[in-house]
Parts: sequence; structure tokens; C-alpha cells
Amino acid sequence: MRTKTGNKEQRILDAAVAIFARDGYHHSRISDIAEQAGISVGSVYLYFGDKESILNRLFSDLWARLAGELEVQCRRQDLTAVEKLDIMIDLIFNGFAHHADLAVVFVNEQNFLLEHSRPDFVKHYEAYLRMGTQIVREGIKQGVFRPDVDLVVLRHFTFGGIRHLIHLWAHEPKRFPLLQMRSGIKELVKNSIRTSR
Amino acid sequence: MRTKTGNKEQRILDAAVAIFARDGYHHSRISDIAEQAGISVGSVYLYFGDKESILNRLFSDLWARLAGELEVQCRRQDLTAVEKLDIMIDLIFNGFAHHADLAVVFVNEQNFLLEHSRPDFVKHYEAYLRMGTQIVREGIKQGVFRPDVDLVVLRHFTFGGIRHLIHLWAHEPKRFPLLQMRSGIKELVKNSIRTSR
Amino acid sequence: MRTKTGNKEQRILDAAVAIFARDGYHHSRISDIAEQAGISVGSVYLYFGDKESILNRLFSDLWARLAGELEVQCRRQDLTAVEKLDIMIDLIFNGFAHHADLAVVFVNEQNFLLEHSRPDFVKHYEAYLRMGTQIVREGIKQGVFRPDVDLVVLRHFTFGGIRHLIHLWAHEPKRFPLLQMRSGIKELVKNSIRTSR
Amino acid sequence: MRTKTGNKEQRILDAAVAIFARDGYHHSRISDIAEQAGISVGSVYLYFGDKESILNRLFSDLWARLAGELEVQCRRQDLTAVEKLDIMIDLIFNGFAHHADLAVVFVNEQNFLLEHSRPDFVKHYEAYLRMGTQIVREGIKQGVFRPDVDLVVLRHFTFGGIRHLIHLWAHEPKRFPLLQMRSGIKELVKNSIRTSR
DNA sequence: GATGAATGAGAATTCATTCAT
DNA sequence: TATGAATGAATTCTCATTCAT
Repeated sequence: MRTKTGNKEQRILDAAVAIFARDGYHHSRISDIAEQAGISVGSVYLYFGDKESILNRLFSDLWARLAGELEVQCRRQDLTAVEKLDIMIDLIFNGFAHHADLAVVFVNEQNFLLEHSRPDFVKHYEAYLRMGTQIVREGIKQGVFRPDVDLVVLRHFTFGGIRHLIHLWAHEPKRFPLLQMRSGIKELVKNSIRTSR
Repeated sequence: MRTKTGNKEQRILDAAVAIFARDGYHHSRISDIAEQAGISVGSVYLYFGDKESILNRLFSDLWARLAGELEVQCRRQDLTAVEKLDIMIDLIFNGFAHHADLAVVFVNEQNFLLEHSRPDFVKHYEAYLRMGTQIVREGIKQGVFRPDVDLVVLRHFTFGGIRHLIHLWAHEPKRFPLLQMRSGIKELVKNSIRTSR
Repeated sequence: MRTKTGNKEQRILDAAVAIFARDGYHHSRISDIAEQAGISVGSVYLYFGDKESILNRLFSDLWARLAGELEVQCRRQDLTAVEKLDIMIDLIFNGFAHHADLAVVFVNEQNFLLEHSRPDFVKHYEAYLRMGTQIVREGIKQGVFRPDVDLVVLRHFTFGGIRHLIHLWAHEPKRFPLLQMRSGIKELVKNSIRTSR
Repeated sequence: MRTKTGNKEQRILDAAVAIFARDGYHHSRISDIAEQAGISVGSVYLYFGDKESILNRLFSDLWARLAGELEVQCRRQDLTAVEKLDIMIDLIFNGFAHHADLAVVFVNEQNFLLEHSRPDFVKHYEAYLRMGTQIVREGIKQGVFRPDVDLVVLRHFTFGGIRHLIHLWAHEPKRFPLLQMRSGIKELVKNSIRTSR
């Protein structure tokens, strides 16, 4: 028996990220993914039902990871809301820092999935956003964030802003250095809601 | 014979916005656009070289309009930088308020074009962003905005944040009311860069 | 405008009969049908939704024709039941005499369609069978056919028998000459139900 | 380790009948047959060269059995031709009465094999038909069957008729009860060739 | 200019068969 | 023998684009 090599699924996912980032999801061919993964076309269908489920899985894994990591931090009692907000932003940046291709796919294709079906990843995605809101609520209670902040607007505005900067970095890392931008973003976000002393 | 020959091009563009918004650019068919426009498939090719050039033109028109409107306002001497920033945000919101379909297309497909070629619209798009930066620079000079703001981060962060909120509104206008969100956004943006007195 | 040439649909049907007969429905390729019809693959899909609907249409046309012809004869008042039975058998034989390919397809593929869906042709097919039963009923009333005949068994038995002989003829016309077999069949059928005087 | 190794071949055949009957030969998957048989895909190929040879074998076994049984009866001196004809029909009905799936496969797929190659089963199949003809010949000699019967037409007509009724029963056993139809068929067949006293 | 039938390149997906274990 | 992961050839169907009328 040729044993399932155990990492073939991951190889497909890695290949798909690379190809999706390069060609865009809609212009990517399964055959290119297979080639990139070093397997045959048919084998892709051994692990994934169709092209879309590969994309789905990518986002599922991404958001499960991000939400999982954030949850751990949110539970900590030793951190202030401001510190947690910093960590939250760090997490998302770290999550992409070594995965520029994944960042590109994330930015370009997430909407397609969201509008297309009720994909698996939404529960993690929404949990992540909810935790962000929770952090700000803590901060308001602690008096460090302004109580009149529109939490819905804040969370989506911030998410969109960060997403766009990651996008820029992923395409032009030289022109948009991730680390440098990160601190700028933190400042913006915190200033935008900090009580004006 | 169909009358109103003169505006056939515009009818195609309007139809394309509706179809692109509904099906996504990649899943839209020229035949659907033609039908929506009330013309034949062949006629579409009388006005546009190919499918992509329709999308291109949509963004071209959009950004030319937005940039043009912003330029007028920027030139005004009677406005403070804060007022101009308000106006800038109003402009973009007004630009979409009555064109939810256009908003959807803008949010979903602009990246595709940007990564694909050097499309016509970039010069307007970049002009628009540059003017935004210019407004903030004025504000800094006037002492109302913090001088240490990272202008590049600011402009892209803000752009991304607004874009995402427009996206949410376009898909769920009830849950994300545009007008209501707009003032929240203005507050966020201004707070994020205002000198902390 | 390139006008729909009006007979292209028929050319596809004719081509399909030839290819289905030669290769069997399941092994037939749309590309072969297109080639045989002298058109492009894409054009096939201009006229038929998919491969199965071509087969469907073939049987629809066949049975509509046979049922139509039989109906005309059944209405005649100047014929005895025995004569009508003769005519019925003649009709089905004539219907195939110059269409050996159609006979092959009929024999080999009708079951597939019947088990697969509720195809269009069944209403004609069932009307045809019903008229056959009606003829026998008349004959019973007229005293020429035995009243204890099981009409359901009779009609299906006869149908199956004729079908099989047509099949043999279609494959080996020399060995199973249609005209010659026809009179043998008529004798069998009539003897099988004739009152034994 | 799976036990009962000895009958694995038969398990495959049984599974194949079930799957072929359900999905049709062309739409059946080897993997489904393997699953139904409780073995692996690879094992199927240990016992059969390819998919078609399973079908071949099914018909081979079927007709060898039917022909064998019929031969035994034909040899008997204590039976009249009419009795033998009855027995012949009984044999074929009994052969399917408890194997509706086999009946479906027989009816739907035998032609495919016949047109495709010179399959193993034809020699048994033809022997079977020949014996039927022989019985009728005896009956003619005995004066119970009409001497002008076209033997070729008779045998194929009868075969086709019975086949079709078995088909109907296999699909709708309630509507077409086998036992009940059997006597109707016997009457038809015998009447169709009986000397008219 | 206008039409829409015709084209055919292109891609996803299936599954019989193989073969390393 | 037995396994089942891996293969890749094969085929359907789609749709942007063309072009004869």
C-alpha cells in the first residue's frame, strides 16, 4: 500500500496559496497547483472536492489559527486593554509576515467566498472580530478608550485599514515595510479611540 | 432600429455594473451584460475591446469623478484642513450612496485590475490619494494634526477602512447604514491624527 | 447576422443517431457528433443543453411520429381490428426500415432514458402502447380475438418481441431480412390471440 | 485479514450485479463494487482483468446455468414438446425470480457486450436458443405445432417478449407480477404456434 | 452601426487501472 | 494475496470573441 504521505494535503494547500497569489483564484488552474505540489492532477481531488474547497480550507486554517492565538491572549488577566490591542495587531501582522502569498490571497479572495456561500471560516473570523470588540469594551470600562466609540464602525474600519496595508506590503514589501507600518497603525488605532485625557 | 444610439456606451457600463455586482466580474457573461443593456452581444464589442476594458472604464470613470470633485474642494481657500477632510470623506460616501452596485464592484474587483496591468484609472486614483495626503499636510502645518503621523500609513489605512465599511453597507445596507457610519468614521479618522491638545 | 440555418438542429440529430448507433450512447463524444454534423462542438450546445437531451429529443421525435401515424389509422372506421393490428406492426417496421441506425439506438438506449428520468417521449410512447391495447380490445368485442387474453402481458410481450427482431435486423440485415420477418411476426401475433375458431 | 478468501470472486460478482443494476454498467464505479463486496479496489483486479470482464463473467455464468438446466430437461424422453416449452419458460423465469438485479443487468447490458466483442457467453446463449428451436421442431413433428412457423422469427420474437416482461417486472414487481405474467406468456407462446386444431 | 449564430480554446472533474508497500 | 493512494487520459461544457449578413 502506498501510504498517504500525511503531508500531501498540506503540500496542496501550500501550492494553492502560491498559485492563487500569483494568478488569482479564478485564473488558477488545478493542473498548476498539482504541478507546484509535485503531484498529479487527480491527486488534488483525492484531498479536496473541488477548487473552491481548497480556497475555503485556506481561510479556515488561517482564521482558526488567528482566532485561537487571539483567544489565548484575551484570556490573560495581566494585560491592559491597550496592551491587548497591541497584541491583537501584532498577531495579525505576524500571521502574515512570513506568508506574503497568503496575505495576497486573503486580501483578494476572501470576499468572493463570503459572498458565495456560508464558508467554514466565518465562525472563526467572526469570533476574531468579536474578541477585538471585547478588548475595546474592556478599555472603555477601564477608562482608557472613549465610551462614545461606535464599536461596529471601529472594528470594521480597523480591520479594513489593516487589511489594506497588508495588501500593499504583500505586493511591494520594499515600499511598504511591514514592521515599520505596524507601529504607525498601532498609533493610529489607539489615538482614534483613546480618551483625550 | 433602436433609438437613443448615443448613450449605448453608457447603457453597457450601467448594465456591466449591475451584472458584475451580482455575479462577480469573473463569473459575469458578456451575453448577460448585453441583455441587461438591451443590445446584442456583438454591439458590446463595438464599444469595448474586451470584457476587461469595460471594468477598466468603470474604474476610470469612478476615480476621474472622485478626483475631480475632490480637486475642486481642495483648491478652496475658505476651508480648514479639518473641513476638507470631512468633505473628502463625504465625497467618497456620496459617490457610492446611490450606487450600491458600483460600490460592490469597486470593493471586489479593483485589486484584480491593479494587479493585472497598469490600468487607466490609477492616475486618478493616485491623484485622489495624494490630495488626501496634501490635506493632512495642511492640517499639520495648521497645527491641528499631529506632525508625527505616518502619512503613507494614514492614507492607506483610512482608505482601506472606508472601503471595507462601504463594502459592508453595499451588502447589508440595513445592518450597516451608510450615513450613520459616516460620522463615526469621520470621528475615528480625525481623532487618530488630531493633536491631543 | 449569420442566420440560424434552420436545419442545423436536424443535422445534429442525424449525426447523433449515426454516432450513437456506432459507438453506443455512453461512448459517443460530443466532438464526434459535431464533426459528423460538420459543425463545431460549441454549436451543439447552441441547440441542445447537453448530451442526454439529444438522446431525449431523438426518442421524442420517434415516438411522436409513430404515435401520430398510429392514431390516424386507429380512427378509421373502415378497418377491422385485425387489419389495424397489421397496420400497427407495419408502421413500426416502416418507421425503422430506412433508419437502421435509429433502430439500433432505439433498442440499445431507450431503457437508459426510461430509468434515468421522466423523459419527454414517454407520453407518446405510452399513447402508442395504449392504442395497441385498444385495437385488441376492439378485436375482442368483434369476436376475433380471445377474450381471456391478458392485455398487459400481450402488449409488452409483443412490443419486446418486435423490438428484438428489429434489433437483429439492424445489426445483420442480411441474416434477418425485415420484410420477410414482418409477415412471420404478424402471423405469430395474430395466432397468439385469435379465437381458435 | 479478511476471512472467507475462497469466495471473494463470487462476492465481487454479487456486488457487481447490485451496482450495475442500480447505476447501469457505464455509470458504475469499480470502487463502488469493491465497497459493496467489502474488499479493496485493488483486489477486484486480482480476480478480474477489467470492468468489462466482470460483466462478461456475469452473463457467462447466467447463460451457462440456463443452458445447462435446459439441456437436462430437453434430454428427457418422458416429456412432450409442449411440456418442454413450458419448462423452458419456467426455467428462464425461475432463473430471475429471485435475482431482480440480475434481470435488470441482463436486460440493460447484454446488448452492449454483444455488440462489443465476441463474449464468452454467446456459446451458451446460442445453445440455449438452439434448444428452444429444437423443442419447437419436435412439436412440429408431433403435430402439435404448426409446420409453417418461421423458427428464427419465433425464437427471437419469444425471447424478446420474455425479456421485456422480465424487465418490467424487475423494475416494478408490484405492477408486473412475475408468476402471474408467466402463465399469460405461456398461453401466448403456445397459441402463437399451436396447430389450429 | 447592429446583430447573434458560430467558433474553439480552455479547464474542471472523473475514474479505470496501476503498483509500491 | 491484499491494499488503496496515486495517476493522467479522456470528455463535457462554457463563454469571450469573431464575422457574415
